[in-house]
Amino acid sequence: MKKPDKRGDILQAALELIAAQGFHGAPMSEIAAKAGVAAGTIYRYFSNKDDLIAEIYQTLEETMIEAILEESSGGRPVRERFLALQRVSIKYFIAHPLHFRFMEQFFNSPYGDKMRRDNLLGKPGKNNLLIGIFSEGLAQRILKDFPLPIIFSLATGPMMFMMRDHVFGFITLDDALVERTTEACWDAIRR
Amino acid sequence: MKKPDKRGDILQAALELIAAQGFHGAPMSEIAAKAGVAAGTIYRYFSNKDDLIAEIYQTLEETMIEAILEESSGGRPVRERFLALQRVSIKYFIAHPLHFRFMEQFFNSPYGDKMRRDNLLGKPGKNNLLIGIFSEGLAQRILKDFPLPIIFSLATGPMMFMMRDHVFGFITLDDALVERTTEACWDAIRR
DNA sequence: TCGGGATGAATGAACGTTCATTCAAGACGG
DNA sequence: CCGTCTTGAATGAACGTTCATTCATCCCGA
Repeated sequence: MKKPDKRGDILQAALELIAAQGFHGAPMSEIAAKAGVAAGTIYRYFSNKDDLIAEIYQTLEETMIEAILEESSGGRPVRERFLALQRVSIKYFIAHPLHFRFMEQFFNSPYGDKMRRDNLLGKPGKNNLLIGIFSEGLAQRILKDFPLPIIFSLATGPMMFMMRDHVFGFITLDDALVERTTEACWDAIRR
Repeated sequence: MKKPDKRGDILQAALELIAAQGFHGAPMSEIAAKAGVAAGTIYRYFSNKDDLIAEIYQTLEETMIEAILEESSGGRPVRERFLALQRVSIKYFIAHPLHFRFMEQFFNSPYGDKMRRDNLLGKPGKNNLLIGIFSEGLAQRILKDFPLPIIFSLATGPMMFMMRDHVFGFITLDDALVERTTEACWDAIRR
């Protein structure tokens, strides 16, 4: 009758608790309770809490990349590709606020710090797309002559802040607003 | 010979530990050790850890506002006032990376969440300056017609991201770069 | 000698993690 | 087809650790 996907239940419960309360508002005991499982059962599927968290992250990253990649049209101009990617990213997060909150928590934690350092060495994921677009824009002198991380900050920083305001209900990002803010970010980086 | 300012020592030790390791890498016992004080002594000056943290926040906020307010030239054009304020904010954080790291931790925690909600009701601090400038820019139709929180995100988001990259050593923000990134933010919000 | 500041061992709560035990469901021999 | 054995997922009480916080005691200047 039911599908006893305990592993999935645990992942989902942990995601929801962490997104809502942060890593420290999500003790294993509560995750277990929310998943309808005993505390010890979690360790049948994950070797420890860090492992559980890392697995959530990887799952989300894959899902996001998949959702965003579809929108990645190849040969179009840099501007259009940037706008499309930015737009679809924002819309993904609006549609999946839990994912956004989790990612936010994740990147503002020791986990995220380590990941940042790793990414320096260049084995990134979704960022590859943006980096590719930016590199091309830089080469074509369409973008301001900034180091990549700065272009990245100019484009991504506002998005994260706006998403947070949206998730917390301080603003409401409708389609029109998404479009206009995306273009505002383009104004910041375009030459 | 020395000044036995235990209270100040405790605040400073806590600031340094929290900035470097986060709230959870800063147990009271270590704060006490670093301040050259016994664990129990902290409770003579602060009623609990939350109180200690809140006090650090308030101290930093006051210090920052004071440092930034000096730069607040009154009657100049909106653009110049924005650039000056942004510039001086970035430079303040570059000069005080501990303050930046603490603020970052603070705002990405339950403490910061509560503060955000409070700020909605409008008893803010340094933000007042920015809000004043933005309101004026909006009224004069110099800025794009966005809700205030979005203008805020467009201006502040990149700064925070860049500061983090700078503090972590991924980029180096020299004067020239600060100037140019500040203008890039202006491009994002100006009409 | 007196009194408040300082001490740090003690306390108890909150966690992550472990492990002895349970038990439903398949395997198997007769 | 039945009864018994085996398996391993699931359980949750218990453990060890980490902390914030307390308080009996000590220290020291006046």
